[in-house]
This record gives sequence, C-alpha cells and structure tokens, in this order.
Amino acid sequence: MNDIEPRDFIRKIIYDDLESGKHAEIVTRFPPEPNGYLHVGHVMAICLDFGVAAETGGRTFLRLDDTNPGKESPEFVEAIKDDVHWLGFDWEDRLTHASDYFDRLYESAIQLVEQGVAYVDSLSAEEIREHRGTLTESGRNSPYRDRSVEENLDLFRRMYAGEFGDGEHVLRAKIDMASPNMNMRDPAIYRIRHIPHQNAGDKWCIYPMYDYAHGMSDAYEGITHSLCTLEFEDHRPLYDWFLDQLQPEHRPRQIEFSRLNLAYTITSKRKLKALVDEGVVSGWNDPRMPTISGMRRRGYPPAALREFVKRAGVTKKDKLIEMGALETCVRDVLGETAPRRMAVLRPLKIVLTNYPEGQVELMEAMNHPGNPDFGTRELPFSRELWIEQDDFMEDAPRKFFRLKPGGEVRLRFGYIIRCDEAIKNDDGEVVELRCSYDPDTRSGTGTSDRKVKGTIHWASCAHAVDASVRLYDRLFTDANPNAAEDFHKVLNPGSLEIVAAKLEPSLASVDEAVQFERLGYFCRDSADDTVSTHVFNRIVTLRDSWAKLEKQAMQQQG
RNA sequence: UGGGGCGUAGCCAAGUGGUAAGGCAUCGGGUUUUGAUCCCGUGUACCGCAGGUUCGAAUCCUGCCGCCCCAGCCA
Repeated sequence: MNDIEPRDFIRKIIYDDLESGKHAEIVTRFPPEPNGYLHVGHVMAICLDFGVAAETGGRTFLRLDDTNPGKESPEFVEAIKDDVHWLGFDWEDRLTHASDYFDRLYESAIQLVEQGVAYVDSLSAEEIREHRGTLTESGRNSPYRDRSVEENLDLFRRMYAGEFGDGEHVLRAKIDMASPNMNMRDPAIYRIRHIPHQNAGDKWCIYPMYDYAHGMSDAYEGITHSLCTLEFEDHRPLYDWFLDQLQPEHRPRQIEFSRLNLAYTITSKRKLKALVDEGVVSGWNDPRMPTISGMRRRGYPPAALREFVKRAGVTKKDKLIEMGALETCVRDVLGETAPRRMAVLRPLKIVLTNYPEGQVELMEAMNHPGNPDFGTRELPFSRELWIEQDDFMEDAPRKFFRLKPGGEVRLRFGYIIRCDEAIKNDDGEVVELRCSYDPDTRSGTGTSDRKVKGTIHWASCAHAVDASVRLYDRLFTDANPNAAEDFHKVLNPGSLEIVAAKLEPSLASVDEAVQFERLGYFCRDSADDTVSTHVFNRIVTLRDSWAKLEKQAMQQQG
C-alpha cells in the first residue's frame, strides 16, 4: 500500500473498506465473455481488477462470462488467457466460468419462483418487446405474470427438462413494468437455447442471462468489489435486486468506471470482427489491430500498456485518448530496454571511391548510448554501402544537415564522407552516390577531431541482410471512428507499407525488440518471419523533429 | 419529451469552501557521432453557462446548456 500514490475514486472506496474493517481482503474479478479478442479497452479493466487486488494483498478471479452459447468458443478463452498472462497478471488457481455455476444458478432460480418473484412468461420475444413500453411510456404486465407458483415451478422445470423449443417460454423477474429504469421492467432471467455450450457441453438447454448470472457469480466467488464499465450503471439496481432476493453469504458491490477509447481506432468487438472477416486486416492479431494480441505482435511491451492505462486514470468521464500518449509509453519502455542496431529501410547505394577495393574493417558500435552494460558489437565496413534515400538531397535547404552534393556527413560509427557525385538513371532519379572518405576520422580512434553537423546510418552492401519491413500507420483517418456512420469510409488506405530493407548482419538473429537507429523500434514478426525470409514490424517511430519541420514547411507552402 | 451518468487548458487528470498539482501534446533553449534520449524553460484554464449563499466557491444552493448510456429471450 502506498499512501503517496494518488488514488482514483475506486481505490479510495476500496482502501476505505479495508481501513474500516468492512472487508479483511479484497477480491475482484475480470469477467470477459469469450466471444472475441481482448483489446486496449480491456487493458484498463485488467490492470484495475488485478492491480487493486495485488496492491492490497487480495485475490482476483479470471472468470469467463459464458452465459450465451453460440457466440462463445474455446478459441476465445485460450486467447483471453494468453493475453492476460502476457500483460503480466496471474489468476493462479482462480480460473472460473459463469457456466461452472449453472447448477447453483438453476437452484436459486427455483427459489426465486418459490418466493413469487419470478415467473414463466409465454409471450413471444416480439410481444415482450411490445409490452415493455418505451423510454417515456411505461410497460404493460404480461398476461402470464400472475401464474401460480406451482404452475411457474412446473413450467420452469419442464423448460429445464427440454420439453419446449427455443423461445417458447422465458423466466422473468417480477419487478415493475412501470419502472423508469428499463432494466427493471421484468427482465429475463432464463431463456431456452437448444445448443451446446463451449464449457458445459450439452447438459443444458436453458441458459441464465447476464444480469442474473453475473451478480450471483460474484457472490459465489466472494467478490468484494465488482468493477465494470459505465454502461452497466443502469443495471446496478437489478444487480442489487437479485442479491436482495437471494441473500447469498457474500454481498459484492458493483462500481462503474468509464471506458478507455483510443483515438484513431475502434474497440467495438463487432467492428473489429468485421475488419477481420472482410480481410481489411490479416487477423485478430494483425499488428495494426488494437487487440492485445495485435499489440503484442506489433511489439508493444506489456509494461508500456500498463503504464499507459495508469497515466490515463480511472474516472467516470468519457475518454478519447490520443495515440501519442500510448506511443510515448512504448518509446519510454523501449528506449531503455531495446539494444540499438542499424538498418536501411529505403536503400541508396554509395561507393567510397578512395576506399581500397576488397577491404573490410570492423567498426565497434555501442549497443546502447545511455547504458554501457549493453556492450558493443562489430559492424563490417566496406567500399560499397547502403544509406537511406531520405538522407540525401540534391537541392537541400540550409537546415538539412545530412548528405548533399559537395557536403559532408558522418557515417555512424564509421568515417566522415563527402558526396562527390550523384549518378542518375534515364529518368533523372539518383541511383548511386560517389563519395570519398576521410581516413583520419575513423570513429573513436580518429586522429582528426573534425566535427560535422550530421550523422547518418548505413549498412555494408556485401554484408547486409535482406528483410521485408512492415511500416504501420493508424488504421483510420478519423480520430473517432467509433462514432463514424460507416467506419469503412474512414479507413486509412496507407496503414501498411512494406519495404525491402538492408540490415546489419547481427539482425539476422534477434529475439527482442531493437531500435534501428534514427528510425524507430522494430521486432521480428512472430507470425511471418522464417529462417530464410526476415520479416520485421515497426513498433513505433522515434520522435522526429526534422519530419515535423518538413511538415510545417510543406504547410506554409500551401 | 422517462431514467441513469458526465462536464477542470489540445488530450488525460488532481482538487470536496481559502484563492487551480501532475502527465501527454505544443513552443523555446542546452547537451549529443541517433535531428533520438537526457536536461532546462514554456500555458492569462471566464474550473460547461447564468444566478445565489459566503469575508471568501471549481468546491455549497437554484436554474439552464452540452455530451454519453438504456426500450436483447447480448454482455
């Protein structure tokens, strides 16, 4: 427990409950429905649920909220488990399913019938909707609302026994059809579904609804604080109603907080699924996806995601957080942990005309400028090198301190070179540069302490490793695609660019995320990289104040 | 036009009657063989608006405005 850490309103409640002695231990749960992949929005909930319990020495359950078979599958539960673990949290032996409680839930439903607060309705779904009224008009009681306890008991048991088809009957809570809260207008508790269940097999043909199953599952597990998002605020009276009726041993408290929305991306499971199904992306774990598995494949460190939601905070105000906030967290983590390497994304060949043909020197390079513990490595240097196309400009502005005709630049960890001649093809494009190097300026050991303004990265043509590098950009062109009429219209056509890059030799085998100096952070693509074909993902670019200046200049020109 | 929430700088967010923390972004400057990192500095926030209470209000009261959620046998 840390008294200095600022506490959000939920932590205040929880710490108060601990101090007042209301609870001796905090028990929370993270309860996703296994009907899709987890995304950034869930990271907030996971960190809150597991975080607050861990901080107070409590426990957290990972509960698969699988009350709606047909939409749920074991594939999703496995993905959810992987994602939560990867994020850095452990439920130990507390992996449960709402379906683990189906027997108890059924028994308690019978109790509700016996208490006269639940009844079997035989209206069709459509009729029930008509009877529910509208936001401004109260609903009407179902003609079946006053069936006797005996008749309800008989009907409900026969629903359980499989005597009826889907939709013939439904068990409802008898509350108040005139309630201004729609959730209290006799909500359904059980529906008939003759389909097998991802965890319970084909034992059941009636399944409990979320509102009933969720609160009671919380109670069964001894959850002290049931944290969920704002849209369930209206459900709290119903959550409490079930607890009031059934009086379980433990009484959990539901507290709601706002969802976290990330700018330029979507977090609706339905829309994410559409992106996958329509082939807009390669799958749920496409590196452009805001899913946890997508961000993992992209190379975002779990610590960066945790830091991100921590900075975002827990409140009840709708959030639409800028992508830059997430990227800063990713850079902060990677900046400290990623070894530095060199790679050329868009190669332009240069020949050092005064460098001996066939000679190869090994240049010592630091693996991390701010941390000597990372050690050094050797880079082969030769007469023909690749440099970045963007690092040469024929008609360069004064402030461009990279390579230009007649100009000098330092090759990182190498020599200072001068551009003597630009060779062009028939289309007038620069295809090669003729340069000369200054032998007195070898990195570290140079006898000359000459300084030049710019330093650029490079790779030796004879030694470079070929790789396909995927450069990602935001998936949408609109800051809030969630609100767009049709998200297809705001898709960013340039969200993926693939370049044929030249890498320094050591990059042929790396498992961790690295920084390609001056470019950004990259990692091997876990799905497509093979021994023969190297495939890298750009995790995030480096901050680029030159690009910013260029952009401003462009805007000034119109 | 019913009910439930929310409104503090571009984006997040502290603050609960005593005269507006912090982070991200922005904009300057310094260091630098990554135009990165790092380090300094940088914001007149009509605290949604309008009244009121008070010596004093972002904080209390009243009215208004704006945004979000709810009419699944989804979660």
